[in-house]
Amino acid sequence: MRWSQALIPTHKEDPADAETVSHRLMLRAGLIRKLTSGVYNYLPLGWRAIRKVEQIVREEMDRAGCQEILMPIASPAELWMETGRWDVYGKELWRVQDRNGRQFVLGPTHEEVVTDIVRNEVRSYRELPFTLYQIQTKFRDEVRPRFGVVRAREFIMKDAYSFHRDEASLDETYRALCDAYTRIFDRLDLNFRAVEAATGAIGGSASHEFMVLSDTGESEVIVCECGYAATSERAEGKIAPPPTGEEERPLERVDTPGMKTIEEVSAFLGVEPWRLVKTIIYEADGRPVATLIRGDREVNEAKLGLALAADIVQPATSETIEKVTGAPVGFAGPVGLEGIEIIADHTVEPLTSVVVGGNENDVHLTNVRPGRDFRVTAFHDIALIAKGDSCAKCGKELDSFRGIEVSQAFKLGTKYSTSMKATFLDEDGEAKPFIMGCYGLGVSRTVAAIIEQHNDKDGIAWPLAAAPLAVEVLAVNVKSDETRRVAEEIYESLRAAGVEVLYDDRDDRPGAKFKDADLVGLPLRVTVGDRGLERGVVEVRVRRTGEQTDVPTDGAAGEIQRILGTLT
RNA sequence: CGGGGCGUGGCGCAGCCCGGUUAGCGCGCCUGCUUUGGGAGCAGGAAGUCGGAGGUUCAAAUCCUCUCGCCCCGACCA
Repeated sequence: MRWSQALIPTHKEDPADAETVSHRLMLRAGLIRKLTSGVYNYLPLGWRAIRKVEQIVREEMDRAGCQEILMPIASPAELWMETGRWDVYGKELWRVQDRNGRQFVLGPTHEEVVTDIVRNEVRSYRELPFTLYQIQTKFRDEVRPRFGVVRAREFIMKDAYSFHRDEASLDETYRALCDAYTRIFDRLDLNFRAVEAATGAIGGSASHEFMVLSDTGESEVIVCECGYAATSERAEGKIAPPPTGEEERPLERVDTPGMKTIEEVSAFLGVEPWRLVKTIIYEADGRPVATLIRGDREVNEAKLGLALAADIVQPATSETIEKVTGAPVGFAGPVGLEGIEIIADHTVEPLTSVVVGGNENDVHLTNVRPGRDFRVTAFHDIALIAKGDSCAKCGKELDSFRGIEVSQAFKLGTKYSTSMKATFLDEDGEAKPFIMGCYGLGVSRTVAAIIEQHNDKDGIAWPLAAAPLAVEVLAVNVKSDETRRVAEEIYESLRAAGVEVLYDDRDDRPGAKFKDADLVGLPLRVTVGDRGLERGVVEVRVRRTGEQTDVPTDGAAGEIQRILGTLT
């Protein structure tokens, strides 16, 4: 690839609307361009990186015995109605109509479609187990696209689906695919961690996510030195109880003008946040529910959903809150709250004197005694576990880190096969629903994650496995005949040897070309210029270490390949 | 969806409050000369319906209304 003829539009300055390192660098190095919010063009270098990752994914999936297929992007709404996800998936489901007004879905994932294939084609337990996968563009109409391709509305995903006659078989494939993921991310030189995860809208019993460690990651992972690791939504732990046993005092009504948040109220009244009890109104599958939790803690909506056996749990709208509590948002409280379930977290149980909202504008209640002043419908564990709590497994203090979720594996069980009546005949002659697993891996997101972990102040520093090309040959001054002759020769020799080379043959200032080379960040840079040629050498520089060696011009291509072989 | 902010040559921005000549600046781009090992210098040049629509006014980038787009913070997920 000759730079002078390639579309590699680099930028000297940072784009204004990019926040994270990977997003900035992908734009600056000319990998991607935004078409519209959350939708990107992949330019030559970006697309090459995507294909590198895809290839590794493909190799490892194939090695694990999976079969690649390709399903349509658009699928008919009826399929999604069968499983109920037409409603449950919500606004994220990207819906389109054909000319006749028939509704379609642009696939965010393909459980429905793959299950439809299998129910039509597979009859017998003798054909099980097997795993199908595809690498394809997916659509999710995200509420808030951000961080470039990390959270895009259109993105590239590898999705795999396994079909089994029993749990044991599912377990085996599940483990094999988690191993495949480990190999993939190892090969991509990522610092990652497999963690236990909650099962979201996709459903199912067990789940793991693979997290690439990054401070800009959107996910929080709770970890313990005993080896326990889980997403914060999933994490189990023990929350230290506060001191209790205050003297019993009569309930008191206090004016708290405009004090809506825990911080405001606790600062205003001069009490610790844990002495407050937050009342948060949720809507669980449409019905309002009040939740109580200690003021210094957050509600875990996944746990709340489990406790209520609800598919969709979301914070209530302000209209609902006002209707339920009779007060504007910010002043909800459990005292005198009628006609609604009140679910309290266990953290509330030992408290003896707390501050709560007064269900009246600008009013809170103090010296409130749970049991005396209000009742709850039930206590549940609905608190989000955080760094500093103790591990449910070993009791040690939990730590946390942030990560980018690059893949997730689910044991789906029969959730989809049952609702879609996808069955096979088992040995005993009985029709049984397929037991399924599904395994997603965000390809475009993984490229961003790689950049997030492999960069420095000058730009991207690609690991060889994901690099768009392996080597950049940089001609310092193309007006010098000797420089051009040697650079061309090395370029052609490397290409002939099957090495992917970017040849910077642009008639530009050396400084600009060096800056671009660092920005684009190919693993090896071969500098061809008068300074080296006078001594009969070209300079080979490793992007990630800065290590530089002089290589004799004669036979340079061979030596460059040798050095390439030492890189990861 | 709630909160905050921004739309002005390809990119980054100023101008807007307090309407008033040819709408500026840096980078980039084109031409020429000089220059050539870490984003060059000089000279010349091209490029903007000031996001869109409506309104106020003698006059609108600037004021008003509506609208579209984009970004950031929170709830969702590969």
